[in-house]
Amino acid sequence: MPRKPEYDRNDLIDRARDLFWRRGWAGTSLKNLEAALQMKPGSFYAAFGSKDALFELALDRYAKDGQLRLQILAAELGPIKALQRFPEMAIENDAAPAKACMLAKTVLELHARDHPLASRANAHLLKMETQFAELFQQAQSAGDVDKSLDPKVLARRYQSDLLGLRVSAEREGVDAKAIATEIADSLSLL
Amino acid sequence: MPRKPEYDRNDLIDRARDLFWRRGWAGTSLKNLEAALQMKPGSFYAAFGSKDALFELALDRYAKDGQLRLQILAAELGPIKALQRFPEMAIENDAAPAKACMLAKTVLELHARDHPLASRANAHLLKMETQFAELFQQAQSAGDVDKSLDPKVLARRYQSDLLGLRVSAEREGVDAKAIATEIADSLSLL
DNA sequence: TATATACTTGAGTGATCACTCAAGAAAGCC
DNA sequence: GGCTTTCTTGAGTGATCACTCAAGTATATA
Repeated sequence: MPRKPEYDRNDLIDRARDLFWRRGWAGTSLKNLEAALQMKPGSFYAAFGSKDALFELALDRYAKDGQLRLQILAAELGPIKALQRFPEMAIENDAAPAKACMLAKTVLELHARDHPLASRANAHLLKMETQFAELFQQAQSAGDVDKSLDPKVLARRYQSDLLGLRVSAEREGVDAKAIATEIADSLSLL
Repeated sequence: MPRKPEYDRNDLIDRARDLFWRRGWAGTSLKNLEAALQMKPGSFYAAFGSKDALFELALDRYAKDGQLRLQILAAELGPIKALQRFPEMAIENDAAPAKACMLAKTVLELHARDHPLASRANAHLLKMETQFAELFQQAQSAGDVDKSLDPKVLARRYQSDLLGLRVSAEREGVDAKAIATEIADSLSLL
């Protein structure tokens, strides 16, 4: 009996993610979203409920995509080479709406307001860190990383380096690719 | 003939800096500023002209303070020990309004809007990087760093690591001090 | 074809945004 | 004490914020 929506919900979330990623939470107004999603306010609120609800969907998708990308990379190259390639991949995509990590941007913007989206972003970052630790552990098993090192410690530092790289990549006049190479090379010495 | 202002302009800029540093540009409303500075709108605009003008003053002060702190540290400890101590110092101050760097937060928030304050923050970051490079060079002269290494390359990586550390320190559940120690220790191997 | 069930539209909600300005209060100089 | 000059006050500006809702439209079932 019902009428079908004219939009592709998946596509809308992608476009919202790009907008939020680039402009941040406060920097993205409903006017911006209406323009990017080609939706009038009524349809928007019928479909997503609120700006925050859509931001949450976008954030979750961003995190899921990142995890998937790393998984695929690990399947293709093995753990250590995946970890080495990942930083460069994160900053070389010119089509991406921003170089910096959307999770980090969200934490930095919303942590001071005690906004639930900040802790959600942080949870996603923690999950990423766990994934890094697993890859470091696998790299140890493969003999590519010294077995006396703690994979969790390595992952914590790797995550921090990655976040720093992606902040640097957002700046003007910084050769971020060189930093990415240095991070990758330093993993060969473990 | 004139009447003197009731406020200490220096103190007001400090308080504004703390507020902007913690809550960001969009996250700090004029209501927030009026409350923190104990000023009515009229006095505020007579004294500072606009929210952006005050943000600029706050940003410049933040950058100047950081440079001064590093200078003092270098005078006290020498170049290499100053570079080793600086990361820990940046995150251990519990009285600071935030762990993350205000310059980085400003770039991340305002770069997508092409806001002049973003490039100003970036310029401050570049100046910091230059200061790091000078210290690395001095450390080379003192024999604490391998002379075959390029101080500018070292400074670029150090800056990136520092930014990553301070993003990590803003997160919940991350042992940032451990990362700071790792960064300091890695400088001993140069 | 008639009806039920969504979806779409867009003017309009109160709240908050950065900011203005006229009026009043206080201090230094004559 | 009178005058000038600046500072302080706070109600008020239009613009924009996230969001609502009643009316209109399209579609699948009966």
